[in-house]
Amino acid sequence: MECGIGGACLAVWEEERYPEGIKWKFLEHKGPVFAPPYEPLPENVKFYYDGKVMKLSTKAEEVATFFAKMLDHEYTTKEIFRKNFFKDWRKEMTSEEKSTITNLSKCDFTHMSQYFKAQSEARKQMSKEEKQKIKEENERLLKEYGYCVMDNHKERIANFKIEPPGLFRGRGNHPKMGMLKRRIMPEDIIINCSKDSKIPAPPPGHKWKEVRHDNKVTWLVSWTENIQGSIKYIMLNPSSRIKGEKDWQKYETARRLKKCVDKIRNQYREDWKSKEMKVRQRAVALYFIDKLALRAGNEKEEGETADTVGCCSLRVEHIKLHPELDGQEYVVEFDFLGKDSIRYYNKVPVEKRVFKNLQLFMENKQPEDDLFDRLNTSILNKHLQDLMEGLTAKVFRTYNASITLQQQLKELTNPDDNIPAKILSYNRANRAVAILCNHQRAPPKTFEKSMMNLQSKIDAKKEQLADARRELKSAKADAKVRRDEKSKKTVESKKKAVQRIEEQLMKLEVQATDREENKQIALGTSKLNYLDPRISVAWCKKWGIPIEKIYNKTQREKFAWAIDMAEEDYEF
DNA sequence: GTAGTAACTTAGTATGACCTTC
DNA sequence: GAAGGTCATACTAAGTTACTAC
Repeated sequence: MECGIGGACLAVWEEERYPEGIKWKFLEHKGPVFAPPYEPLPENVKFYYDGKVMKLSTKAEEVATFFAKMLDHEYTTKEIFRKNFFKDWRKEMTSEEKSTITNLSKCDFTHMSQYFKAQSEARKQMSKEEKQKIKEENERLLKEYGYCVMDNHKERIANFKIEPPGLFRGRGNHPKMGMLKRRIMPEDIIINCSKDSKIPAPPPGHKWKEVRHDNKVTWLVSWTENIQGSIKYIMLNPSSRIKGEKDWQKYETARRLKKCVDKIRNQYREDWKSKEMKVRQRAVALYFIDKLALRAGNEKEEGETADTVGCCSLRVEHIKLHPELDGQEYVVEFDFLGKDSIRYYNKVPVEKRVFKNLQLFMENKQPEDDLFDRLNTSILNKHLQDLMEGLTAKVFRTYNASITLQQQLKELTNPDDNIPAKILSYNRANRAVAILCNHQRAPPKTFEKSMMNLQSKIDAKKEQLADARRELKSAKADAKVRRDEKSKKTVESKKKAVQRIEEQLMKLEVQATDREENKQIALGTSKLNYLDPRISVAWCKKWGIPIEKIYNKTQREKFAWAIDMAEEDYEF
């Protein structure tokens, strides 16, 4: 690229073109795709109440099918889920239904559930042609509604389909689980596009809630969801210019933090000694955010969401102080539920001053009291803004994730390794980041089995290797006796065979290690959201690793800017 | 400071396409 | 061609941040 930092050129050009928060000049799209209308159950699929067949009204039946489809799920056994579901279901019933159906436990959805299972089974058993037909229909939909024109580019839309109605499945212990997520109608929809574009037509007989032309935002379509009352949006794909640029900007901000992080660290260390309680709390919280990559931790309305916390919203009950633990001094034991109700558990030795401060913050408090009672994310972010323009709590997560990847790659990559071994090193570096950011996953259901399969493959390969080695040995012995060209050649080919099998075996063993270490760790989130892709691109270039080994097709599309931009000497 | 709203990023999981193996 | 495993993708919930009005 002629200007070294290609993206910077683009941004300058961008800034010139779009002053003060203008996101686009032209935006045209086809509007959203609505969920298919409800298809009533066939007559022979029955619902039973209190042991007796009962024909439900269409509206009540639709909501009943949502429950029936989830019958095998643990959710439907939870009291809150059942209570919320039943309450919302009753709202959809006719008055007769309402007076008959008074107890969820007397409802028998099993026949309906069996019907849906049979349906999904039938879907799996469909012929190639039928599947092809569905595929083509999806492609047609994508072609028609999946793209928009933003300025001079045709861009892929991320989620052009409106979320279908169903039962709300919150994560963790969510007080609203089981509530009815209502069907979204054109009358709920706000369309955003440019004035001079072809405005999408609502479905026949319907109207949009509103059509607006706001080029200070990036969304195409929005509606208000009925569970939390929050707004949902249709936006562009990560491969789009508008998302890519924002992503690039994010990493540039993190790189600016790199330049002043030492100063900031010195500053908060000083602040641990401050006379002001607020300043001390801010400094300790920032230390956690920096050292442990914790999230900011906004306050949440009680009873509206699952009880989860981040740094600023930590409560006394979430930490334990150990003046000494397992031979280490001043250990803080964290145990709390973070985003998505993922548990954060960690024992961390901290500096004495931090420890003493924590003791102070916890004095005379109840377990359910805020640890940082003088602090919230707004105060913290205002302070960060003063330290560096554009600095917020989450920049630390990005910074620490990316710098960790870079440093781990340096440390772990062995120049003499072959490609699979180098990729293992990459994954290990990625894993270090995922552990830092606490990106967990449920172990895959098939994990044990797939490990066993892999192991038996390894065993088979080992036997094969032993055989090949025996053959090589006898070929060598043979060649020694015969001393002719043909037997020499045989030795050579046997040697090659041994080498080939050795390589295959190693590849399998590496795969097994990688998989085992990854059992409960999710690499995708950090790869997609926290790791400056230019680090990975540079690493691939440096070691001759094909980029496809690190990024799949979608990821390559998302990171096209970085693949284009980064050379092998790129430094985060 | 507080509370509420809007916009946008980050997150784990369910689903289904695809590939391999028998 | 069925079965089984793996991987990518779709989905949508759950965060963060900025901003506004009191």
